[in-house]
Amino acid sequence: MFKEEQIIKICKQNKWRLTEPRLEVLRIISLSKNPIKAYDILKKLANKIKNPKPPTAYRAIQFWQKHKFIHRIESLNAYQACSHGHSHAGAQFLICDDCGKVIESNLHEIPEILKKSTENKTFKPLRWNLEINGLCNQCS
Amino acid sequence: MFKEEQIIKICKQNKWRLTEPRLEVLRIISLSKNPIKAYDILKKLANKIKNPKPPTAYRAIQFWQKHKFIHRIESLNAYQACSHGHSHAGAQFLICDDCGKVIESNLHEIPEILKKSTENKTFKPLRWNLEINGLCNQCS
DNA sequence: AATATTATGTTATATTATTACATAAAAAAA
DNA sequence: TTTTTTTATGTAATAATATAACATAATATT
Repeated sequence: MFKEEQIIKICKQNKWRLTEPRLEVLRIISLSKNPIKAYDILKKLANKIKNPKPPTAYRAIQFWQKHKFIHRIESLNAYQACSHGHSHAGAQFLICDDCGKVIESNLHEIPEILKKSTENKTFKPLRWNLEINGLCNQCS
Repeated sequence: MFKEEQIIKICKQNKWRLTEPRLEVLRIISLSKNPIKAYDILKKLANKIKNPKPPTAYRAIQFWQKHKFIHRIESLNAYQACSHGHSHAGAQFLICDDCGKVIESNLHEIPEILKKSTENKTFKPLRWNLEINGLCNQCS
């Protein structure tokens, strides 16, 4: 979604420190076709940084998650670059059981449904994560 | 949701072997107020079974998951008894950030939305998991 | 009764993630 | 510009979550 230049700019604007491990981790995640796991990120990071340890990867992951540039696919323990701009309360993922591809979807009805539940006064939704397994059109 | 008698009956009807570790694990999960983690299940299981090991807990968890009597809350790595009958393709959870309570919700609009996406031919959803974080009415 | 299937016990280990503390870099204050 | 504070990293250790592999036991099938 985001080109590196944009990200550099956004970080500058917001005074977020764009350090080397952070940048490399974001690149690794962005370049990955499918969601990538923390220890696979770490392995790739070793090509860029001398002998990186788990906290180095996890800290960078956390940083980008916090600023909404990447998502964690909970059912896969894996991370993927955000493809819908970096500021939304919820995300929806279509996970292909066959090829493993994950499409970040834009089922914009979901927020409306959640808003309704707010009107019911039963629960105040703040953020959400919807993971849908099935078959993508390539695989079905 | 299910009383033990019912479960015993359902297992008998389906010829599912209701062994001791399975029954004890289901009891532990059912009696837990909030979602419970595998190693906490294991600890409690030690009161019932001599020195149980992780596979004993995980196998039983897997069994009940397979038959839809329990759900895994992915963002918590924890398990909770199903409260909506045991045969649905998807589930929705309202997770209170404050008290940790998880309500299995019945946002029945979700399946309809997913059906629409099928009509689009873009993705064939088979099952889904929606986890919504926020504040329950007790806590907000 | 023999055989095949399914479940458990047990050891070991894989995978995922965090704590804790020392050092370094950058930002803010003096 | 120096000092101080804050933020980030390096590193070792370990915690938390989950599975593999194989022997034995229990149950179901032939």
